[in-house]
Amino acid sequence: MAAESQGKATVSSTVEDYLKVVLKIEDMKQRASTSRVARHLDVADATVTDMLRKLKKAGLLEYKPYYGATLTREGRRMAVRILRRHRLLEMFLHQVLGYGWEQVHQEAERLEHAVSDLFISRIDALLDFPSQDPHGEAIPDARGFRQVEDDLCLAEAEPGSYSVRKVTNSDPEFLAYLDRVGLRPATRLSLQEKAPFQGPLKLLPESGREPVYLGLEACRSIFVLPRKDRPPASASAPDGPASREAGTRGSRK
Amino acid sequence: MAAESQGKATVSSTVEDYLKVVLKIEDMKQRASTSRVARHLDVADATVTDMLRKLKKAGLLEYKPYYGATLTREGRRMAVRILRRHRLLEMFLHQVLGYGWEQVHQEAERLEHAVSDLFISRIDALLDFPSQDPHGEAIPDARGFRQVEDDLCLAEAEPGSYSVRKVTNSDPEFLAYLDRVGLRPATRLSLQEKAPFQGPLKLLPESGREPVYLGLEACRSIFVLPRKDRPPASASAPDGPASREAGTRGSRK
DNA sequence: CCTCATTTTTAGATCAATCTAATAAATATC
DNA sequence: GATATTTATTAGATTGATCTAAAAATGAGG
Repeated sequence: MAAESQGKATVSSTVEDYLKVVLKIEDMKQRASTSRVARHLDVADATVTDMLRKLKKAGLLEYKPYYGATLTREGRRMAVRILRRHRLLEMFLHQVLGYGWEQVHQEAERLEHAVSDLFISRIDALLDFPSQDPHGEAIPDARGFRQVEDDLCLAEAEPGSYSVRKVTNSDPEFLAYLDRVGLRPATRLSLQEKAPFQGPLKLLPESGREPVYLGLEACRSIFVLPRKDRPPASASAPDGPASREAGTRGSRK
Repeated sequence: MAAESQGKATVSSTVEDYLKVVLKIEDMKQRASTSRVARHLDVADATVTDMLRKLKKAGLLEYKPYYGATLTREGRRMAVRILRRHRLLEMFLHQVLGYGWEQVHQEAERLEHAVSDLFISRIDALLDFPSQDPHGEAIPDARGFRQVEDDLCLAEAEPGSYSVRKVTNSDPEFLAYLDRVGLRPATRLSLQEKAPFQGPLKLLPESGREPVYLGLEACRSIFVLPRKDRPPASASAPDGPASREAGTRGSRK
């Protein structure tokens, strides 16, 4: 009796990982082909073929041989649930246990499969129902509703004033680098120029006076919001105390 | 390079469970026979035979066919490490996330295999390096040293004044019951009489004015410390406000 | 010290998740 | 549109953890 509505089928953490990856690929508006899924999970293609057939049988996704997979309503529900857990856990690790934003992903990756619903609802409350994780990604709510993302990829942006909305890359080295040059969610910056031929972008983060040259590929994982264009400021930045430090301290050994 | 001394061999969570059980059995001064291990883990005897041979090969325990297993130094080290994780996690769930003491075990059972060393050291610090878990069990320190337990099983105690030291039973129903009748770690009580022929014990917890009759079997999982024998008090107990409530609230759904 | 009940091990399978190598389908190129 | 390249599937194995059923060792009672 009691709550927990329908669909309480419990799946292995491996299955959860497959669903998560298919969701991620669909979110990127790509086709969840066998090989793409395999690359994301770092397993052999053959393994994915088998698994997709199994998941189709379980009703978690559609699967057309030689084409790929599409989540069903139920599969999507499960995938979003994991996404929510992952991001809430990241926020918890960052805010409560003082993890750096480059450290949270790996730990959450394991915990998302292990914690109970009670755990999730407790940390949700403890964090006062956050809507974003430490990378700026939206946290789906308890019913599985997802905030619409209205941001813009830095790689496609024109020169102007922006603030960092989210960083969709979990490589610790990369995140540590961004941190070092003062690029974090909510950081304000001006994009000063884009070198031609896939060249780097010249950025000026508000927190540093040095411009940062960032390769186009790296810019693909940075998403920004435009700001009303206050003139790009002639290298003035009255240096606020390196702002947004909170929660990032005490991390690296 | 860097720390982490020797023995960084990583084992499956299944192996961790086997080691934990063997440690538990050895702690109870019993022989870790195949069938005893199987009962604790709720698997078939044959499965345990296989696994013990495998663990022997891995150098984690000694195994004599038809006799049973004994942890090696390395196996014990690993088992104590899990024990520490388990108990720290329980304390964390209780203190930080407001879990009831009857709820912590099940969650910790999964988390102990999933969290990183960093997670453990962070919660250890956050909790200010606790020495006991919510059931009153000692938490081994980071080096694997275990506090000597100088308590006494209530089932073997003579009438007199005691305080509850620990409860070595993780059945939520049972713990919820103890909670209801006011028996928790640190609860002071007087053991008033022991009925003969394996009969129940008559207890008076300080927090309630009603005596509690507890079966002998149940008493085997309660351990107490003697107190200087203030006369058993003629049903007086000036009722402190149901004391030791903290941390137990907001638990049951 | 022989027999029987209990405990343990062996034998043979299963299941989930993975792999490699071989084959087949889809797509791209000329 | 015929061929070459890429992508996907099939086939066959492996590994870890588990099971059941049958066989063997231990130890208790006479």
